[in-house]
Amino acid sequence: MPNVVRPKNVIIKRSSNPSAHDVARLAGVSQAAVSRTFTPGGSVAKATREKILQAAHELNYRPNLHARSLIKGESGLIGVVIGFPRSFFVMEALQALSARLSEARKHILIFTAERSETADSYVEDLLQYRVDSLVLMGVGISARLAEHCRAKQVPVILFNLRAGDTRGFASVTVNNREGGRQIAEHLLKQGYRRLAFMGGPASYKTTGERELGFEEYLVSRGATVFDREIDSFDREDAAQAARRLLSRKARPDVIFCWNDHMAVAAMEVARYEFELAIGPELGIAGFGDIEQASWPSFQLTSYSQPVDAMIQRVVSLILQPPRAQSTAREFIIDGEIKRRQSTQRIRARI
Amino acid sequence: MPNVVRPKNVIIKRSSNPSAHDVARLAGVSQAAVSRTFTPGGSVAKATREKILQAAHELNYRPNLHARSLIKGESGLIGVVIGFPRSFFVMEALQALSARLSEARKHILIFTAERSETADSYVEDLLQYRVDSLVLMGVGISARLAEHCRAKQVPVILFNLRAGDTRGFASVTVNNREGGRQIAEHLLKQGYRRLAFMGGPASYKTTGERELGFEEYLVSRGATVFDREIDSFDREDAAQAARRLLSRKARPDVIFCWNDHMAVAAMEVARYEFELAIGPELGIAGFGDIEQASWPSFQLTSYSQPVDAMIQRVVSLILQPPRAQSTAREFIIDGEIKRRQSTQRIRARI
DNA sequence: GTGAAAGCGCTAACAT
DNA sequence: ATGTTAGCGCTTTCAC
Repeated sequence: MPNVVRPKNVIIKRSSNPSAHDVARLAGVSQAAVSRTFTPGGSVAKATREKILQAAHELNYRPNLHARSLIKGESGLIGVVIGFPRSFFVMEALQALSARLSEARKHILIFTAERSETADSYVEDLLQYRVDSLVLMGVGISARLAEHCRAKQVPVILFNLRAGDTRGFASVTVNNREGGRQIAEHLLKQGYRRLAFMGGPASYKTTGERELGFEEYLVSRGATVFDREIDSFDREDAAQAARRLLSRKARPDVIFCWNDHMAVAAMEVARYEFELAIGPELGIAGFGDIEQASWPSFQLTSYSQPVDAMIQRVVSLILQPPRAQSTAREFIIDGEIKRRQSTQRIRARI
Repeated sequence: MPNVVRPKNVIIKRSSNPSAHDVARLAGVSQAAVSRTFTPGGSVAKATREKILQAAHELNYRPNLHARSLIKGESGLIGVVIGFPRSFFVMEALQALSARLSEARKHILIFTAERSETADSYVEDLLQYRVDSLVLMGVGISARLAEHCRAKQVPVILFNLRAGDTRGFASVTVNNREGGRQIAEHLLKQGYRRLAFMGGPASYKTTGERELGFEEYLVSRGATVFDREIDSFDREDAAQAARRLLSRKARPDVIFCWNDHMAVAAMEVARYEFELAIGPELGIAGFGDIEQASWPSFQLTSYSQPVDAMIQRVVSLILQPPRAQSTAREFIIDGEIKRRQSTQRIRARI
């Protein structure tokens, strides 16, 4: 016996979650009319629309997006996995992404993956929610899962990190190589001669790029990388590495760090433990230009990561029609070198 | 004519999103069996379960959670609105929340609300996704929306901020009052006598609590708040306020700042613009004990916000059965004072 | 412009 | 233990 009146809807529910049916009954129209009213571009007469909106307001009605997703085949959800949740840059990126996406009525389903190099288990969950796109910030995924994403036609966007099997995925990164190059150029110009590099984990491709640009430039000027330390992001590891570098008989006169967090740690070791004047006695350069880099306490030379420009790219990738996503694309965004006192070799600061 | 064979399913789709039907056909069982296989506690014979899992794996099948939400009336989604996305504390909280919730197979739908004092428009969207709970970090919502949440039985949890109409909502905050009190006590013990307060926006209740505890203690010892400045969170505003405080003929000998970000800004102004020795010549205390507080450059005395304990409370509120949520509850978590050199009045540092 | 009806992918009650 | 069936709340033809 189809088309029975559903008994639980005989009484209009005032609290909890009213459905389009409830609104329809209150407004004296069909449920389809309600749907049209809440669908952009749905054709409803002005008068009925008014009635419906009135009823909807009275009941506190809001369309259930899960139901909509079921039909439309798209959820409006963007999956985001964050690899380094404690990094300032990532927070800024998330903030920018959230702002831009909510304008487009897309929403972020988020995971933070503390220190794990692959986001697999999170991505599995995200796929269950049928995310329209997947943004991986500073993490990679396994080859198996990458395959799934391709099969399910979920566009994947890699943000500031390429690792593992990335065929067919779009990526947005800062120009790591050029950044490394410009830092090297600046340091040589400042008169530094014993240039050390302190790097992040070797497994990340961006590490290589940053160091590569740095080294390439040095070599092109007949110089070399004077010393090199560690593969880690950790603040404490960076401090330890700085201690080692500065304890050796042959000490570098400047250290280029993989990121600003490490640079700040190194700077503090140099300043408070070795009592070196930062700039004249030991130069320090970082990468990323986080907020603290410009603080008076640090005045850290760095290469900026233009968050807004990068996120804008990400968003345009998300919003463009899926068809156009099929070709792999890499977007490399130029930052800008920020020359500050931490690499001012001539005059002491203060 | 009900029960027609859906033509589009005649051919089993290999890519895209297979449904339980597709799996059922491949495994030669009913669609319900597939559902049971993926439902914890569903009764399926071992043999059939095997067949089904095999087929599911072959098709890359994963249940569609939107469909499940429709029926179950709960989405597994937790809405989170973040008021101060750039704050270190909030990042840590988000990280902890994400970790704990994903263990419980709950997922975070997130918004960051830059500087807006109310999260209304974001919450509207979140309600459309039928979030099971709503966590507001450092933002409030309008009375109207608060009413909606109550009507829709969406539990709201206020994290570290109570503002507006919060009746019936749970809240988890650090013990702001006690923190203010302990800071005051410590400063008096250190011998400071002209104690100034630099505050956050007046509209937030936590501001009041922090200052209240501070003032109460001073009064109880026959002292008073020597000076007071601004209502803002902004780093630049804090720096300006510090400049004003330190430029007056009667200058405070210690400044208690509403949070560590402001404290660091004030400290840098004092140190680099007024060339004051931090501690002996001017004490600085903050609130929150962010990572930078313990850095050698700052050594900032602060009252810690125990992120993990706070988030644990939030999570237990989220996971406990909705029925128990009806009574309003406030959870006030004690932090711990961290005494550092920035309020060491006797010996100069370095 | 509007309503009736089908169905998105799933769960749950019921039958067997 | 398994299949049948009726929806969850919505969008979308298709008539009128």
